[in-house]
Amino acid sequence: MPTPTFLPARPLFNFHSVIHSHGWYQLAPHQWDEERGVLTIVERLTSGRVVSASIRDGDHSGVILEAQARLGKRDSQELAATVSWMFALDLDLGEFYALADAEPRLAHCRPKAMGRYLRSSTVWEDVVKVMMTTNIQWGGTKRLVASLVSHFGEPLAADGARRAFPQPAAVARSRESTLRKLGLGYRSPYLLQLARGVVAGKFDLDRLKEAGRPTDEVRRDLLALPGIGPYAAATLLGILGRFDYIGVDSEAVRLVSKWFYEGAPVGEKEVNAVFARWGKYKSLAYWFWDYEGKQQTPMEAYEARSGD
DNA sequence: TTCCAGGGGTAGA
DNA sequence: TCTACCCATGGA
Repeated sequence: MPTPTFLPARPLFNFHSVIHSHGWYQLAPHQWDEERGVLTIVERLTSGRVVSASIRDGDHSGVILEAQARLGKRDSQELAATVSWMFALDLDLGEFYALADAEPRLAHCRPKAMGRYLRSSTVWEDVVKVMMTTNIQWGGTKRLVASLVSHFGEPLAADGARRAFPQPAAVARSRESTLRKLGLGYRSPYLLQLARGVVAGKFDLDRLKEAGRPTDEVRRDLLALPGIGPYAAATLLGILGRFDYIGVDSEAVRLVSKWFYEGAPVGEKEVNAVFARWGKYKSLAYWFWDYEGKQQTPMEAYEARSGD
């Protein structure tokens, strides 16, 4: 069997915090085993090989990656680089923690090393998944993503029932009517345009990962994608490690109204005003804020309620 | 049945 | 730049 590989993270790091940073660990093709603390992924490598791998905590200093099949050197290196990206192992949040230490509602961030969002292996996958969170409940997002994976994903050789996330080309070859049958509704033409644009080279999603570019430039590129508006662009910026914009959705409005405006109706402007002082860490402050004063983020509160 | 969801695109002002 | 309106589907 393949040897487990340790992938070091820039301190501070907490495996559990990355997994539970947002809902991605619940979306296909990932499988999360809470008891064992193991995330199982299915990846389609550039060699064309579809592989499964498990990822677990590396003693709060990184992750332990184990492919479930023997891989060549090139495939192994690609898989390691992919997992490093997914867990944002290189992200430095020291400046954010220094600010958070002085704010009681964010003081839990440093001890739990919160701030890294679990990423997908490709920006394409993250863009599609964020698109599937728009104007739909979370249960619907899980259903749509699972449908896309089972319908368009390439199967694992060892287990045909498990598939990788679809390649852009596989979706691009599809039709709008097919996507509608999968339940995507009015998102169908957006996804089709996105996939075809990626295949045609009109949208260069990998360029969004480049760290040197100004955030507003990356944001403009995101907003130019079909089906990606202010909420989705802000969410994707956070996933990319840029925290200047808050993805204002119905949940953000609900939280800010309840905890900062005594239940009065609020909009995007008010949500941004509340967290304006956090500057380039605005969306981290919003997302990891301990609204109820129970040392608990909204995500943790949600998971406690839903039993996840 | 009605409302709305981890909104986006478009037209018109 | 801001607002009104439409968009599919399923859950509450």
